[in-house]
Amino acid sequence: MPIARRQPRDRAGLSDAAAPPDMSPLDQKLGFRLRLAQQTAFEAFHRLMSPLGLTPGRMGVLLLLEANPDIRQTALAEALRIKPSNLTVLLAALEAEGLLRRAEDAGNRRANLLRLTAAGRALLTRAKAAEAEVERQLTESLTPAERAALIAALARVAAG
Amino acid sequence: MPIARRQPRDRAGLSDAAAPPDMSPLDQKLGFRLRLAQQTAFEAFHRLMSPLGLTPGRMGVLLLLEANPDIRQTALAEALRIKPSNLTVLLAALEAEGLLRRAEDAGNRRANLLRLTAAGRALLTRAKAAEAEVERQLTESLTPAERAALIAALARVAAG
DNA sequence: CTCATTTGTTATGCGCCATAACGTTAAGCG
DNA sequence: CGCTTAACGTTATGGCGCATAACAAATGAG
Repeated sequence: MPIARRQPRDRAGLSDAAAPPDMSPLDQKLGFRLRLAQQTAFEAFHRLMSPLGLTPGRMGVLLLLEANPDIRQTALAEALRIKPSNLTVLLAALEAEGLLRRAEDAGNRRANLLRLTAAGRALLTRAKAAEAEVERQLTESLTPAERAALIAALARVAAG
Repeated sequence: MPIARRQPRDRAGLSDAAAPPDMSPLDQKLGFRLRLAQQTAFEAFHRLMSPLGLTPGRMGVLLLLEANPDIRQTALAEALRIKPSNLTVLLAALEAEGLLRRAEDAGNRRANLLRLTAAGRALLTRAKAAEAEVERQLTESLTPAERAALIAALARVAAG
């Protein structure tokens, strides 16, 4: 019987393998938690919406176009909180796919009036159902009241 | 009294200028609210931390290195929830700036043991103060209880 | 008409994330 | 022991979201 093994395998000394790292410096930071939650949200969105060829930005365009026919790009970019330069690229792709139309404003030839095509409306119908499932999965561990409080709190953070 | 101007300037017909777009399709969506809040958080972080040469990712490395000296890169990447391949780039820059040291593990020559340098610790001291101000600005419209509830809700969303 | 503004486009870069391919070192196993 | 598999890290590449700057075209004000 070996004398020397008084504490067999009980890790009394220095760890030699998997001591879990101390994450306490990060886990109460709002920025870190926002990043993780947004990453989860993006993954859920991608999982369910990429079969429809939609990213969050593209979906936002379609939704706001349905609610605001003949909107100008500047106004749409403002509503989406993105820069007009980035919207240009989004719109070019969506138009090339036949989901929307950019028509010149007769009264202001600088402006493009945006409108969904029939194909765009058809896609949006399917997309709304998929998007509802995304929201459901994301908030399935929250009560409706907690979900509402979360959204309200996020809105206040974003408002500054 | 002019007869013809029955409804002077009341926009009874088509709008000719700034009808505010209908954002209702987006404003209750968790994904959209997460994006806006995270964008605000990133802007606040950048405003106060970029003078110190820090991004969120770099700050996370420094914080976890202080709490976990001699951690391996794989464990650090897991704790930060980033991929080891992306951590490599972060660490190379931080090491080139003299903020941390990558020492070969004597008992496992594959692994790098990470440790802050004196310069890294000095920077981190200043960075913590600035980061506290970031958190303060972000949550200044929330009560402490609301802030805690927000972080808890975000953690549950991220947990799936 | 001239000049400043509005509207949209293009180009470029950063931060973060992911995957794939690779070299090196260590560990498992016959 | 030698072979195979796994762990650890690096490099390269691409996507997404965001930002700025420089630009062209059309409009409106003086």
